[in-house]
Amino acid sequence: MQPLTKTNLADTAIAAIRSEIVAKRWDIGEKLPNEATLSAMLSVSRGTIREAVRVLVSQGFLETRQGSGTYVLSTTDTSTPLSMARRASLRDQFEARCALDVEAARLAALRQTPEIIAELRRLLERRGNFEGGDAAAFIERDLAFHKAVIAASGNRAMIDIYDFFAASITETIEATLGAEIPEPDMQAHADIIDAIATGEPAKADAAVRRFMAPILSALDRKIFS
Amino acid sequence: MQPLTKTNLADTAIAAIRSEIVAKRWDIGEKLPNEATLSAMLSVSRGTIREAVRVLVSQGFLETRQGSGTYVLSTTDTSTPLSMARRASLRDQFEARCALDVEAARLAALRQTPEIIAELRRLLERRGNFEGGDAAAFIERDLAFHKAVIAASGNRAMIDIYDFFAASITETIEATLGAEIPEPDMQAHADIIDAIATGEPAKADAAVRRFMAPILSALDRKIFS
DNA sequence: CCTCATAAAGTCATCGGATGACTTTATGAA
DNA sequence: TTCATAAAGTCATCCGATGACTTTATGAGG
Repeated sequence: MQPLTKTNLADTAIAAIRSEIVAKRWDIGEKLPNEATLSAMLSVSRGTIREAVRVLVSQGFLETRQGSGTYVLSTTDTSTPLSMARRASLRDQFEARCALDVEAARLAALRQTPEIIAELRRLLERRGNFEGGDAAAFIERDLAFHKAVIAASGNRAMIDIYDFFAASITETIEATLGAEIPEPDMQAHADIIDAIATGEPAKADAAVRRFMAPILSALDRKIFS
Repeated sequence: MQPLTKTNLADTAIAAIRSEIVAKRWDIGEKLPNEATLSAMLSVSRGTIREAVRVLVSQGFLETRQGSGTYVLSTTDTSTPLSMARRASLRDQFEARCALDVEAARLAALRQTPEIIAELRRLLERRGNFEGGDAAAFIERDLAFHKAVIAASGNRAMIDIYDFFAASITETIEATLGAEIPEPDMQAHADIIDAIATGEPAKADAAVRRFMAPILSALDRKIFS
C-alpha cells in the first residue's frame, strides 16, 4: 500500500499478483499462468508482467525457471515486518541488539578458539579510542569489533540480523553524533573478550550486560521522536 | 552472490548497478544515467535495465520519476541481510529466537502488570497440549502464546523480528511435523509466566533458558541440509 | 532586464512483436 | 518397454515505437 502516490501499472501488477499469492490462489510449488496469460488477465503488456514477476522473485515469493514456468516459493510476506523493525525507536533497536550481543557472546564462549580471541584483540586494538577526528571512521572500526563478536558466535542468522540493524543504527548515530550516548571505554570492551576467552557463557553474558547497561539507561532518559 | 545458479542478465544487471550504488558512484539524491545509457553501459537491452531498476526500487535503493529520471534513495543495503537470515539453519534460527525470548522475558519482568500476566495465562490455557488432531492449529496457538511473551516486553523491534522468524519457522515445523523436536509441556510454559510475574529479570531469563535448552540440544544432535 | 506562457527536449511508462534458450511432453523406432 | 528425437510450451532477451510527464530553452510582452 503506497499512499498518495500515483498508480503505475507495474506496481499495480505486483500488488495484484502478490495478493493472489498470499490468498493462496496457487499453493507453494504450484505453477502460475504463463506470462502471456497473466498479461491478458491483468490487461497489461508482457514486459510489465515481467517487471512485476521479477520484483516478486526478489522478494522471495516466486521463482522462475526458464523453459518451464513461474512457481510459488512462499505465500507469506516476510519482508514487511523487518522494514517495520527499522522504524522502531532507538531504544527498542538497542534492546534488540543487546539480546543478540548477549546470546552471541554466550555462544562465542562455547565455540571460541585462540585464533578467534586473537582476532578480537586485534580489532579492539585497531578500534582504539575516539579522540576527535573522523567520527564515521571510528564508528566503522567500532562496528567492525562488535560484528566480530557476533561472528564469533558462528550463528549466521544473528550475523544477518545484526547487519540489518547496524546499517540503520550507523545512520542514526552519524546524525546525532553520539554526544548523548556514553561510549564504553577500551577496558569494557576488553572485558568482553576476556569473558569469552574463559569459555564460560555466564561470564560472557554478564560482561556484555555490564557493557550495555549504561547505554540503555542513557537511552531510557532520552526522548526520541 | 547467488551460488551455483546460472547467470541471467537481469540479475547481473541488478548486482552491477547495486554495487555501483553501495560504492557511492552516485550520491544520495543524484540522478543515474538514463535507461538507454545504462543499457549501453552494461550491454543489455533497455527492458532488462528496467527490470533491474524496478527491483532496486522495490529494495529501497532507487526511485524513478517519470519524465525526470532515476535517483538514488539509499546507498546502504538493508533488505538482503534478513532474507539471508531466513535461509540460515534451523538451529541458527532457534538460537536467534532464544536470544529474543530471553531478553523479551527480562524486559517483560520489568514491565509486567497483572493484566499482562492474566492475558499470558489465558493464552497458555487456550494453547493446551497437543493431543493429535490439527497440528497447524496447535502450532498457531503455541505461537500466539510465545508472541504474547515477546509483546509483553513492549519492544516493537523484537516483535517484528520474531514475526519474521515465526513465519519461516512455522513453515519448517509444519513440513517436518515436529516429531523430532521436543515440545515443552504446560509446566515449562507456566514457569515462564511465573518467573515474569516475580518481576525479576534474572528469574525470567533462567526460566526461558530452561525452556529452550532441550530444544536446542535436540537440534544440535540433528542434521540439517 | 524581467516575467511568464509556450515550445522543445529529455526521460520514464507501456506496448507489441520477434528470436533464442531451455524444459517438458509427445512421438516413434528398436 | 526403452530411449533417442521431435515438437510444443515457456522464460530470456532484444528491438522499435508511442504516450505521458518533467525539465529546460525560447521568445514575446511588459
